[in-house]
Amino acid sequence: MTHTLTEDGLCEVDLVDEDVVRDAMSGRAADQDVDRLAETFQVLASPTRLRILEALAGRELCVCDLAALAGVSQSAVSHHLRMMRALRLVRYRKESRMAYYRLDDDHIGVLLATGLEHVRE
Amino acid sequence: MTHTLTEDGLCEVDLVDEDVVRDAMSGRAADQDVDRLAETFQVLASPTRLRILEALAGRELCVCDLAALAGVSQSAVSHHLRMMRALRLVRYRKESRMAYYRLDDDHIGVLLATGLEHVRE
DNA sequence: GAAATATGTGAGCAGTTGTTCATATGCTAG
DNA sequence: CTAGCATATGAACAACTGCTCACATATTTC
Repeated sequence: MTHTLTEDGLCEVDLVDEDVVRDAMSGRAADQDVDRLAETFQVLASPTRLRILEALAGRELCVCDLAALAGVSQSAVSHHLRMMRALRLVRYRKESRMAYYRLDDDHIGVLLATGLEHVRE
Repeated sequence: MTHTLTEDGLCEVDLVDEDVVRDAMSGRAADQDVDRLAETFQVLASPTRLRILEALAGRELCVCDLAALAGVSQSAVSHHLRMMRALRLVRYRKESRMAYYRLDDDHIGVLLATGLEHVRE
């Protein structure tokens, strides 16, 4: 069975506006934003990358330290960081041959903290 | 090159405590929590599921309405809902043969809103 | 310049995901 | 009881992910 919005009758949609979150994400988000949001959550959906981000909470770290802290190879970390850079989860500064990474903005910390609260409750 | 934490010397880790987020996620999270957090983000990492959650912001909806709003088959929605139930992103109430779904708690709305803010900035 | 170090990247393979199709369950109406 | 509708679920297949290996790039040191 394939319902569509314009189809008649059964199981019809009735709108009820009464929310708090509805303000922050009012109406229907643009496809482009939803796709990008999905990509962002996809990047967050890896224990290794979460360990990297956790390690970066509140400080800068170089790639090889991140490899040690996350417990994976330098190559793997570099791939992960590339991906996280692309979605602006982290940014970095280059100092001679070292690259120092940090969280890109406050949203990242909020996402991690909120997510952790949820899984712990 | 395979660095480990206990290995000597180059590129050593030095801890610097100075943060805000560090409070919310202080120290190193348990493996179990990180794994579950990754699973949670994984479930959020799908445009279809995000559309479902968006549709549920501030109201209850039945499965076939969700199918219509998300633009996929009833079967697909049902699979997605099962997954989202498992991670407590949504919960539902059964009324006769209908199942009415809603967001499970406030964290979900915060995650969506924060994520959207991030991708839009 | 040559060797060493820190990081970045392409290819490739094993494991996972999202959808559809078919079918099952459970409730309701006649 | 039988037909019909709302929802749930198992199987299966194409598409995607995460890791490692091999190698490239860039910077420092000697």
